[in-house]
Amino acid sequence: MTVFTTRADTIYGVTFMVLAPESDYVKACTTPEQAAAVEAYIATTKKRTERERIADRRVTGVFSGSYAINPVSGTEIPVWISDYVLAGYGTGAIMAVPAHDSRDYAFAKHFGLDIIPLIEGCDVSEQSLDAKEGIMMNSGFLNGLTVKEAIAAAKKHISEKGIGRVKVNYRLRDAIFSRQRYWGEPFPVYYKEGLPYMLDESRLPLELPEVDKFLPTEKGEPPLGRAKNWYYPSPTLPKGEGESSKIDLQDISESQSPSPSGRAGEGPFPLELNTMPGFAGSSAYYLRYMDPKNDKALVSPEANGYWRNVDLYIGGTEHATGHLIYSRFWNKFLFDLGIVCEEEPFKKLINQGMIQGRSNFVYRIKDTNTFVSLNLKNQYETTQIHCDVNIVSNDVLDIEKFKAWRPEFADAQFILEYPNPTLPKGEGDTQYSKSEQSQDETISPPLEGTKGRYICGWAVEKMSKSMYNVVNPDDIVEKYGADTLRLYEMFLGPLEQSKPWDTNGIDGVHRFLKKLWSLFYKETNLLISNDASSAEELKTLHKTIKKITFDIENFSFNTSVSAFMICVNELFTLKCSKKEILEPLVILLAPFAPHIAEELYHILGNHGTVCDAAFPICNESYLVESSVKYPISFNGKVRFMLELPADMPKEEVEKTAMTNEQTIKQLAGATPKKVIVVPGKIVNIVC
RNA sequence: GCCCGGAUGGUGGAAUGGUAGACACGAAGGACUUAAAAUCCUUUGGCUUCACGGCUGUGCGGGUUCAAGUCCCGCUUCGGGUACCA
Repeated sequence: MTVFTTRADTIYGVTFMVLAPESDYVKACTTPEQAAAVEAYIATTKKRTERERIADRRVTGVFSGSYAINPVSGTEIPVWISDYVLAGYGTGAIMAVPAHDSRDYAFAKHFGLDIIPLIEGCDVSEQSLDAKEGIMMNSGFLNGLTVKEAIAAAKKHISEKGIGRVKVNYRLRDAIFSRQRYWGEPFPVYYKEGLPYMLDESRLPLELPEVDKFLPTEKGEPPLGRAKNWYYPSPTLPKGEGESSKIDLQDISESQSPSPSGRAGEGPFPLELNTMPGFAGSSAYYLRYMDPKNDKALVSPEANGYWRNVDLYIGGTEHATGHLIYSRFWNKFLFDLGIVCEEEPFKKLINQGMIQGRSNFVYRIKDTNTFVSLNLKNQYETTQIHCDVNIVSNDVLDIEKFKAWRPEFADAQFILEYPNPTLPKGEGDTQYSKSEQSQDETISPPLEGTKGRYICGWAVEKMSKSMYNVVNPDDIVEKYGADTLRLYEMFLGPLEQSKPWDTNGIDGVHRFLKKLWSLFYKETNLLISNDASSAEELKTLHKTIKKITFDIENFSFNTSVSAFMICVNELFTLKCSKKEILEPLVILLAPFAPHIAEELYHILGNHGTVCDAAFPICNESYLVESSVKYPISFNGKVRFMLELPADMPKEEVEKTAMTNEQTIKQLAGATPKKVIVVPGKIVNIVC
């Protein structure tokens, strides 16, 4: 019997074998005494679908009556039959190592089979140790090796002795590469006697046919089932011939999809009715963009050699698993054919974080149409129901809107918070925080004035229509404008982090834009002047240019927004309304807040769009400091600051610091063991 | 289980091994106002001190270093992805 394992190192821990009920070996292994039990077991497993078998984790199985010999250890082990082993994977038979596989462990515990621990110091009295780490024991020639070493040693041993062979097993991801809809590239596939064949290259491109409606057919076929001429005349005919013979698809095949039959002989043959997903076209568009007017090839070698591949791909995680897989596959395929010059389509990938939703729940008492407020729900048996967040404010439900929301709630009854809610003592005067909340069910903040109101529960979940937690950015745009929304999304935190949508704090970025505006206008009076800038103003501007340039290169947009705020705060304090300063600032801001930047750019007297303006370049000479504030630290703890000339040599800094009276006071007569001076940074005195 | 991320104030977060908490929100106090909104000013990690100041502090335990949120080793825990795939 052949088994497949990724843990050859655990061979000495094998205490039994398990066959899938469908395995061909079942018959051979079943002894006459066990025949009735085995037959009964297989009969019950047959009734269950694979989905049920996967979903139901009850341990079931039956002993076959036979024993096998472990080829490495030479021990005799019983052969069992159980549906936790899948016939479709590996050989449909496994070597069971209960000490180090949780499924085998559950099985062994249930049927009282031996469990031999193989890792030094591990405890398998409660559960198996599945992790691939530790030092081997009870394992013959593998004893004393780490798991990693043991896997390699076991593989070597098995190959050399001819007991087994080493093989890399690939698993194919389910392609789900078709859609039952109209819009999408049609597959160049026809069916002959139920089997799919590719169209001859001369017949390409295959274009979408005309249909009367973009709807499924009455028989439930995809929309292409409505096309009149959707067939392939004959694989042997060149393009153009046979096309005129209008044959209704329905005549060709009674049932095309999902299992198109097609006829034998010379055709005509039905074409595939599904179309390709969005991934298909988008898997090569970046190549097409390089040479969009080329009607001879996907892309010319010259254009491809110039543009090569995409510098940056920003997309969500769903793209990483969907689109990118196809895109990379197509590109590698085209690379192998010599059509493209780069093996990879994208140089860099960034998965932006997801803006999650904050859902609200109402609690319906079972078998009634009565809803109970959050803090009272534990007194009843309730069902948690998602409720539209747009009819909830601060977790307080608008009951009238709720009744109007869906017809079945029109007559709903409500049990509200008691006039004097009996909250646990102390709960009303502490701030609630997310960390204190349990995951799926949360206690509402004990708001003042919840008495007599309906309070909803909440949770952070993926934003989705089905959870009624979708917030519309239009409301934010309406209230604050698109620039504020854009800046705020950046300001929330690092690009790659997910976080719940929470508008607390949006006022901050909005105030920033208003403050920027106030540098240009006092009420309706334009303040802009052409005066020369001070060194301080130039320093503020140029350190901002430096920071923004750096941040853009590093996709650190949240710190960019902070830098803009610092800049505007400083200019505000300096009362700076000089064109020489504000114009570069506005250009710098344009990628972050394009609308206001465009307007301010014009107010400064420019024509054309700010997008065409040259991006400002930092002039380091404005940033040079004449003095440095040295933190003077003792054993790493900063005690005071000392301002010294920036160009003061290291020895001089040390001398000045050591003779300073505060240093003498700190040392209190002790002699320092060591003094570290990092020029321009810090002084540390070890004592 | 495996893979990938995190863990820093009341909150979102900042910090090329060199002053932890930038910038914002919130909160408290004040100015302007008949009032409110808007705006402006001040304070704001914790403990302690009349004050100067001191102590403490970046999930936990070790280590490297003159110096660690940051580097190394070992954990805890949360989130995301994936899986009865042996």
